[in-house]
Amino acid sequence: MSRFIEEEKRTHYCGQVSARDEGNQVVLFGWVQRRRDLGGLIFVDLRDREGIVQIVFDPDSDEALHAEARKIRGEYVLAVRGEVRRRPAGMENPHMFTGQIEVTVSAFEILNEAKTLPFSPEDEDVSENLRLKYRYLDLRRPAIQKNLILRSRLAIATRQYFNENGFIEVETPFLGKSTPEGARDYLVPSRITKGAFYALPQSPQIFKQLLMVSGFDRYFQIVKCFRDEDLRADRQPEFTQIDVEMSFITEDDIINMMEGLMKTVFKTCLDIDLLLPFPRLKYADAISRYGKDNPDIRFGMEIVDLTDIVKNSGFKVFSDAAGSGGAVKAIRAEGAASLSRKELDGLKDFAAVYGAATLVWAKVNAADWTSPAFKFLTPQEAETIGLAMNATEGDLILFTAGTQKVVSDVLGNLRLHLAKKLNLIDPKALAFTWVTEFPLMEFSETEQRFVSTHHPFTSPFIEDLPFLATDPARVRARAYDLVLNGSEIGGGSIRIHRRDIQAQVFSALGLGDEDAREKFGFLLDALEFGAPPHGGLAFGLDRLTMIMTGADSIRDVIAFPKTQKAACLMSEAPSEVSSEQLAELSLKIV
RNA sequence: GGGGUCGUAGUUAAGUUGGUUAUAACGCCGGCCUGUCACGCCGGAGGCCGUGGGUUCAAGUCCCAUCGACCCCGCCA
Repeated sequence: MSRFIEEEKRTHYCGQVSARDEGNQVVLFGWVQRRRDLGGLIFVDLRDREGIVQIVFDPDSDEALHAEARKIRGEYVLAVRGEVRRRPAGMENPHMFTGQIEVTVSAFEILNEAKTLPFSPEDEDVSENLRLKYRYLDLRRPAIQKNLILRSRLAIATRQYFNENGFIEVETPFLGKSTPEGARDYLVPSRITKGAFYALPQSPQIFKQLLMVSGFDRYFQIVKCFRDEDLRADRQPEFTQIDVEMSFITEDDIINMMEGLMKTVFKTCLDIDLLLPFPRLKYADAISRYGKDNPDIRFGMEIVDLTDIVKNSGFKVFSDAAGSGGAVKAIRAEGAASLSRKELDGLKDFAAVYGAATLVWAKVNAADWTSPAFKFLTPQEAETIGLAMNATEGDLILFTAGTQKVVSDVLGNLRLHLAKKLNLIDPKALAFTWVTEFPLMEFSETEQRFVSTHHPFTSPFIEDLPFLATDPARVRARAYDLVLNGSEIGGGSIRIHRRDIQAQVFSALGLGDEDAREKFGFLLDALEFGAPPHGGLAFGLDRLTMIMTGADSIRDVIAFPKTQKAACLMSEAPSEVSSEQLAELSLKIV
């Protein structure tokens, strides 16, 4: 047993020793970041989660101690007692927080040795493969520790805020019932009921509504959710939501409460003062101006609709699209006429990914355009377009034509792509916007039926109810997303609290009475036992943390994330299980 | 399911039109060194070139397949 651990208590974290401690004895625990053995003096940079301090072993003061210190190697775990000393004049290190001082060691113990690590916590360019395999070493890196520490503070500030506002944190089950709508479920086989499965929750949606029926009035939970879909840089199969629900409220009540949360956590975690209220944008405007329901409004370059101008044009690509219910739209990149032919081809390839059959470019000159399309347009058409685009010499205009959806997708993504390429985005900006009045449902080509835009419990606008049976696409939902810098960080809605309206919505979704009964019977029952008007919202904690830390990948804000194939390279999950385990669950691998 | 980028000492990379013993830096090991902080100097060890197959007199290099990581499309109520 270590004498140090038994007899000594840590007095400081390494990163927190300062000139104020000069002359004092300190006890430190930490890892060896680096050693510099000068033959006589030995310097060691000792690291813990709060930072690094230089410790010194001097052969003149204690020869035996110094001899022992020669055994020290990288990433050894040390316990150290010593005196804080101001460094000799000229020996200060201005690049270190603790660079004014050092600790001269009077006693120490090697608590554990370490083999040479696959990579050092100091390394910045390590393949992600390796980082994920040795995640516990990756997590020694200050940059990742900083992210997880901020995440912790964010969660704590959130709990504090909701507590102060009368919310009650309730845990809901992970072993639930599979539902037909939405993402693919992660399934858990039941041992007791052969052939039956639990589903891990995609969100605690129904449970939180039931808590409103129970009268909890204000609920929140910081909770894991599970969706068995393909991964992206900002998507993991298990992720964390800040889940909220309130009774007897309107959209504005929820929006105000959530804006308050944002203001609080940005102040607490980053000391940033947000301006309230956040702007609001109707879904239809978000699509028409930015091509996306999660618009990045940190920069302009809004989409301009040219359909009316070109519907009778001699340029077939434009007039055909305009004449067949599609659209012709464009964006203008200021001063981007200098892009090379190769770069323009690159933009075409980029646009093709989103279904663009055509991407027409035009470089604006003083009197005309340099453009493959210029000869197909009359001078008046070009001039009218130029006016509509507010074009000036040196600008680049990018047109696309096609269905409404493709045109929005293409220009919406091109707009983001160009903004990054042309450095139009202020990295410090925090552009919040609410997006409201989503369509309640959209027609799914793959399923050949209407599916919920958010989820089937979202309340329609009461005045749109008549269209539910006749023209479902026209029904607006009382839903709202919170978008920050082009990332959907939260979404919610006022819920349906009336049994009859819920039945109408299920019906419009093609969910028959019997199906609805079987899948959501308990919710339908609950709506008949005095369900209050209620609504709520859920934030993506991971995405919010990403933005607050500036992380490029969601994996950098999750302690033990999965790879794109949803595997854990460290623990090697998922893995095969024994035939005994399978037999117990009545499962067979086919 | 589809498109793209990548895989060479412990790590990060270089490796020409296919051609002798596969380079470098950092790290590691040993020696020297009493004010370093990316310490310095000297010496040394370290390779399944992701894996399998093919073409060839000859493959890190060319071809095919496969595995893995990342980015994107589809998917993600």
